[in-house]
Amino acid sequence: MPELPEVETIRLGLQKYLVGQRIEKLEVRLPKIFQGSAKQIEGAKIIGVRRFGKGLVIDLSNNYSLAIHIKLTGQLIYRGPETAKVVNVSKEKIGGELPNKWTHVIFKLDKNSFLYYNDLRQFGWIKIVKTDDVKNLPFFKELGPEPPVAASIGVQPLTQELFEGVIKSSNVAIKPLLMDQKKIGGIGNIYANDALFDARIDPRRRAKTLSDEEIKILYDSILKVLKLGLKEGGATEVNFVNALGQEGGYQNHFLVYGREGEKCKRCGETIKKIKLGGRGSYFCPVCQK
DNA sequence: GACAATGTTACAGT
DNA sequence: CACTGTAACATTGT
Repeated sequence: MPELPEVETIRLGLQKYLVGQRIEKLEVRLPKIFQGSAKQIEGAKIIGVRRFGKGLVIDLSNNYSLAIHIKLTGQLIYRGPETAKVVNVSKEKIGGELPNKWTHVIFKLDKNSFLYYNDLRQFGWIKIVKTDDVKNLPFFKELGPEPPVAASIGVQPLTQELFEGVIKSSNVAIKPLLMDQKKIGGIGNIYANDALFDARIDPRRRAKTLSDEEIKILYDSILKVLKLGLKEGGATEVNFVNALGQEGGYQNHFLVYGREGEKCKRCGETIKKIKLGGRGSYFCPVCQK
């Protein structure tokens, strides 16, 4: 779920509500997911929110930044006077009132506002680093170019030509390759499955066996599914919510992801599920060649 | 109780 | 060294 469209959805919300606010107080309830100390950020003002693939960076006025990765189940939820009347908040997904037992970090902001970091499985992390050093963190340093579907800042765009180079130089199965963040930034299991279905390509094909034509089609399919994901505000399957705690809508548009045993939307064949690179992979054995 | 789950990442093996 | 595949991380739900 938290792939490029989901993280961008969160970023847009944070950008809207956080910029201009001052961090008054930091409360870390689960130290193992947090790196840094309160004195580095307390008193600083939030000046922007950037996204690099599935990574988020909250920039502060004192040349420090909060680098964040929400991994599988992290949530960043804003609460302030202007959000009092927000509707459609998913109480179920955020665990009821905030903070709760899944709230591991609390940022107290201006005028009685709060930013809560929730994380069911505790795989995510938040690191305070000098803004200039964000790009040296392992995840950010090794991140590949990302599909140009959002106004992202600081990441190299994945052009058709770069994509072709990535595909042709790899002997890995195409699906795990699409999800390799070092090669391409931002694509995870949901959009990898759906893009391959849209392009009619078998997820098990070795990348370098794709024809020029197939590579072009796949490139367009990737942009297409990511754009729909963005338009729908992300996919909420297990845990994803936006910066206000609301669910996304892309789960209602899944092409093959999570549809094992259901009928192919194109030919009616039964959708199969296999493991590829340790991850569930869904495809139509008839349509996808 | 066994198993699977969206994402990285450490590590063992080739 | 580069590349590849697998298990691990913690928790919840089936």
